[in-house]
Amino acid sequence: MTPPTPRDSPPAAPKPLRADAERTVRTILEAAERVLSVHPTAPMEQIAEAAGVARTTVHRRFASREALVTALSAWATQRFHEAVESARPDTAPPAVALYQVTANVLRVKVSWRFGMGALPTEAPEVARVHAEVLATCDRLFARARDVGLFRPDADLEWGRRVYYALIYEAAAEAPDTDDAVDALAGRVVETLLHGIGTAPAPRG
Amino acid sequence: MTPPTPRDSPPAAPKPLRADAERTVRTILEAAERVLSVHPTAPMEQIAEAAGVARTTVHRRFASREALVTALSAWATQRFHEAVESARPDTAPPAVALYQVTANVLRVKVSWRFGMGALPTEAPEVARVHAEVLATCDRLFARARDVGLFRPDADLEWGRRVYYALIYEAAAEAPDTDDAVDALAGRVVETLLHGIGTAPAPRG
DNA sequence: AGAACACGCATCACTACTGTTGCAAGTTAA
DNA sequence: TTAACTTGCAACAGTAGTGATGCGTGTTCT
Repeated sequence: MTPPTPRDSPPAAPKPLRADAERTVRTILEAAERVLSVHPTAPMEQIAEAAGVARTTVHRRFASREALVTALSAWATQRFHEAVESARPDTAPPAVALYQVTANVLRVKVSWRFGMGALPTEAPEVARVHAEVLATCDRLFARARDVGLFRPDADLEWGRRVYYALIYEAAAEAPDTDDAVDALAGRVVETLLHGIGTAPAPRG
Repeated sequence: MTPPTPRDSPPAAPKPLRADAERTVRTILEAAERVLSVHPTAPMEQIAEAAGVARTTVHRRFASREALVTALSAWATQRFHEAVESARPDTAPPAVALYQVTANVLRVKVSWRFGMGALPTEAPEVARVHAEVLATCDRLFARARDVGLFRPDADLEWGRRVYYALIYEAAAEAPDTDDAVDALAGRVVETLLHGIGTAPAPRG
């Protein structure tokens, strides 16, 4: 009954786009990031304009506004995942991994402010990756505690939340050079570990 | 020329509202806070429904959506200001003031999540109060550094940003009892001062 | 070269939200 | 009690954003 489609993947193969169409999709996503990071509710028209395409083209590539936002989130989330994994968070020494993850993630957060928006998208794929990264973070924190980097009685969930908050705050500075990112990452890790106060009274 | 209005304040006296109208205004503001803290772009209809009034009544009391949001921000900002000032941030010992301010502000942030939204409203009055509180925070931090609570070389601006971020994060827990608020405030201050790491190697 | 695809443009239909008005019925305050 | 005020209701106008369609022209791929 079904036409003899050669090697069709399981349910629905979304068709390969032509080269120029693929380029347009990327252009739109980048424009969307730029526009939405400033005006999260900006109309599609504005995104199309920023991308240098007609509004109808945006609708051709993304069925709805929601679809566009979801695609953008998915794209940014992918970068996020790569940023974390490339720091070898499960194998590198905790102090090194902590710093490396921070710097990598900062770069992504700055470039994909909207796509990375703390909004936990309901798209299952995006949620999955975020949960995965979160678990990785927890493992890294547990190792950090085990090697004596964190206090033995540290509340790791609170620690993770603080860490996320510090990264978010640091990303607000939008560092534009690698040196600036590195300095900022150092500051984040330093603050996470020791705060901004003087050392507590030596424990007898 | 002007009618003989007894004791009129300078430019425009906005007329005292009748008792029931005043009550309605408060009811609407509270409902708006509840609704908008969950759905920041919820339509006026939804706010009216939550307040138990007709949509037209909301429009009667607040000329536009923007006016409502501004009024809500102003209201919350007032509470914010009181929360900070009542902790005597300029006179109490820094350690005490820091803790007291944190606890007070946490209570306000939890109750007025939307009104306190980090959105720096363009309303001059709101902006003024926020700037004032920020200056107070900076003074408190300077005192904290001078008494040796903060490191002498601490970057106070970064410190303030970290402090704000920690409060924001803590408020996300929405503590519902005074004990919970106090515990959370303690945790925020402790983290601000010492992070979650072990003490750095004793300086020789 | 030619078929398939992609884009811009003009146009339309549809929906959701905003803001207004007039009036009848209820509430407040003197 | 009575005059002024407030509310709900119903109806309306206006706007902005979304999403779809058809066609002529340009682009890609084979």
